[in-house]
Amino acid sequence: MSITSDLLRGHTDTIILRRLMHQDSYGYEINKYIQEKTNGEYELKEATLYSAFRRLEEIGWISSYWGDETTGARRRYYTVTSTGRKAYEQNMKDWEQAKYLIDALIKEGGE
Amino acid sequence: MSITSDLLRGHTDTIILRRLMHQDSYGYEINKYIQEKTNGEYELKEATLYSAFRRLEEIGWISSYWGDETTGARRRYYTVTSTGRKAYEQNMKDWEQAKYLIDALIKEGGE
DNA sequence: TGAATGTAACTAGAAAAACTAAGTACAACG
DNA sequence: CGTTGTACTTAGTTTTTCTAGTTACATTCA
Repeated sequence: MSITSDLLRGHTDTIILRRLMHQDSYGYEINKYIQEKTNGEYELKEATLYSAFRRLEEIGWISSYWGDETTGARRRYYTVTSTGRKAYEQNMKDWEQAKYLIDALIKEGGE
Repeated sequence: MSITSDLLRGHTDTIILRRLMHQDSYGYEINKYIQEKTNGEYELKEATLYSAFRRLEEIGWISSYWGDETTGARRRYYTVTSTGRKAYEQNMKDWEQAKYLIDALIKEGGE
């Protein structure tokens, strides 16, 4: 992993929500997805991912069900709830604002 | 504070370094600067700021000295070291990459 | 005069998120 | 039948930020 996780911290929930808005999914798949999408530059540690699932389910942004795999390892699928969808939209707005603020605070120029 | 600190987390050090690259400064001033620059949208809590100073001084990115105020509250000034300068440049690169990665992971479009 | 406000730094202890470092279980493949 | 891949889980730790204070001096103004 080349990019420090501190920079991605705070985005874990949004990343998960986004993926679940595309389709119901499960931990292992989401993890692989992130690695592929970022060409291995970033990966969520399993423990991080699964504890995020637990947190998000507790606050009602996602819900889960066991898949009906007849073969292979069992999978716990997650769905995003309507509350979760709203949270995603809000997080996106916050992110746009954060990008702007961070740029203002860390870039050259400006007294 | 309107923006969640989780999104700014990880940028505290860079914000401080940037400010010190402009001029030697001290905690209170940096705090006020951030509030003004962001129109009150964001503020570093004092404890956060001072513990960041301690951390950065420990790893040698900044160093400090007492100001020679003859009146008013004493000030501890901080300077950025050459190591700190390099760290700032690296952090900026990481941030540019992080922006790109985060956008790729949380935005619509893309399977 | 003395109460409030502003400047300035500091601390102890708690919380949250992510981490390390495991373990369990099943399937496939050579 | 040993290794690799899929898939989930947990215990305990680290790091950063937070809450909630304290101390100290200066100025303002009622």
